[in-house]
Amino acid sequence: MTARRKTVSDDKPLAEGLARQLEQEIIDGVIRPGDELDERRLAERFGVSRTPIREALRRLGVERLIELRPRRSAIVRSLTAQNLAQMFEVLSGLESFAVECAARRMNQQQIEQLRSIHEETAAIVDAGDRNGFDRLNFQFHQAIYRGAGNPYLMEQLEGLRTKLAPYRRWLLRRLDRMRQSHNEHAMILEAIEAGEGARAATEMRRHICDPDRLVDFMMMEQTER
Amino acid sequence: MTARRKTVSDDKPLAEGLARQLEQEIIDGVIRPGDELDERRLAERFGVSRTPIREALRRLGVERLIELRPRRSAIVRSLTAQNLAQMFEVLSGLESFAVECAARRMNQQQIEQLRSIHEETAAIVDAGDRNGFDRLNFQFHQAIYRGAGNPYLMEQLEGLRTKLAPYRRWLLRRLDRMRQSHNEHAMILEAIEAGEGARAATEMRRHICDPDRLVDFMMMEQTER
DNA sequence: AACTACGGTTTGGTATACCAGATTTAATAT
DNA sequence: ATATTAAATCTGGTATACCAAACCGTAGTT
Repeated sequence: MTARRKTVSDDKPLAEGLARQLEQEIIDGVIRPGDELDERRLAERFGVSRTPIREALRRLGVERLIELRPRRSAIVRSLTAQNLAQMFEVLSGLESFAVECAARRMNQQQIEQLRSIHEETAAIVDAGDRNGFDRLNFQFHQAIYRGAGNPYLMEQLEGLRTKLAPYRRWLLRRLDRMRQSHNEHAMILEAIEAGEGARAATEMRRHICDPDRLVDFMMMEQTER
Repeated sequence: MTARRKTVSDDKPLAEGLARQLEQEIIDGVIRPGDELDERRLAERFGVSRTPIREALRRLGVERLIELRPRRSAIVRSLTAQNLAQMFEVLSGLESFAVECAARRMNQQQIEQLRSIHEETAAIVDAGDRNGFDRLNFQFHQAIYRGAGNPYLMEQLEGLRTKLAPYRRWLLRRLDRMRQSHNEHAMILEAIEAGEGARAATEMRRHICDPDRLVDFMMMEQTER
């Protein structure tokens, strides 16, 4: 029934694409917090069956974007400024822990690689290349994850970062934080090179963002609308 | 086909139970790392259809117990001592972060509640009541999660703790750590009452377990078999 | 004998049908 | 008129059937 959109042979699980699309709509506010996500309606809307829709909803549930209730429709979670700030706070906790591990465990070669990423970034900042900055920024953090020598920690961090990426990009653009971010990276790198894990952790926590200030900022945004 | 085991009206999603059962078998080594998990075979074995089996496998995938490969059977991940130690290390990172937040944010009433849980534990330890200790131990940590004032952090911690619970119980039993654990709780509580977040965090990290010593211990276990 | 090509088998991905819990609505009794 | 309950309906949970991709084995060619 209902024409298959693409021969069904997309090479990638259908559910993943559906999840991303729904995620985008939730973030964009097309689907609002509290809205019910009826499996049949969604299936009809996307021209697929309920099975991949259920899959997609489970994924969004894991990502805490929606709430799955037994025998009830799933509903979109309210993503308030506070909620978001809490997620960033957890990210800052994990990142600072990672950098603390990294400062203790990175070898000389890894530290040099981190430094080279950092120095490469300098030119990008001067040029005001936002996309380039995003890319190198990610590399800088990822080099630290690797340096922490804990693959599970790395997975958790990458997952959380991916989840928060859209919001972070939005924040960074609004704040035009490129230069400051680069300076903060310098402090972190310096602490790592000195082998001072605790200082690196503190700097990282500050870097990911002061949660209190974040809440203030986002609330302003909310009322501004 | 195949007789329904219990009228199907268990009030709880079938998949959850299946996931727990498979999890236990993986932990117990009945299903070994590298083994393929065929959906049809599992469905037949448990007397259910493939649908809840798939659900269960997804859950185990999220928990990193198995690896889901597109168009291939899922296989059991190798859960080495190092892997486990890495997860415990992440737990220690999150716990110490939580207790640091809690030390800054708990109000007087919350601190008193934490202390009362701690003091109630003392009698249990003297009596050598392991189950009672497990329960109060969980309450102690949960009171700290709540005190951290970050529901998202609490969710993450409870999830990770649930995942690691079987291993932790096993470790605690083997090590007979009840009394030492209680003493460590005392140190943490003291730091919280003094409002010294950093010290509380350090103590917590030590409490969850020294990852290096954990690896040593578990490797001994492995060769002992 | 070794390599390639083809066909069958296995197995995950998707669609559809049915069941049971939950909600809503309407009818009946007080 | 209100409250209580029963029937209809909505919706998620489960079962089954079909499709296509990946794997495996065999046969045919060089």
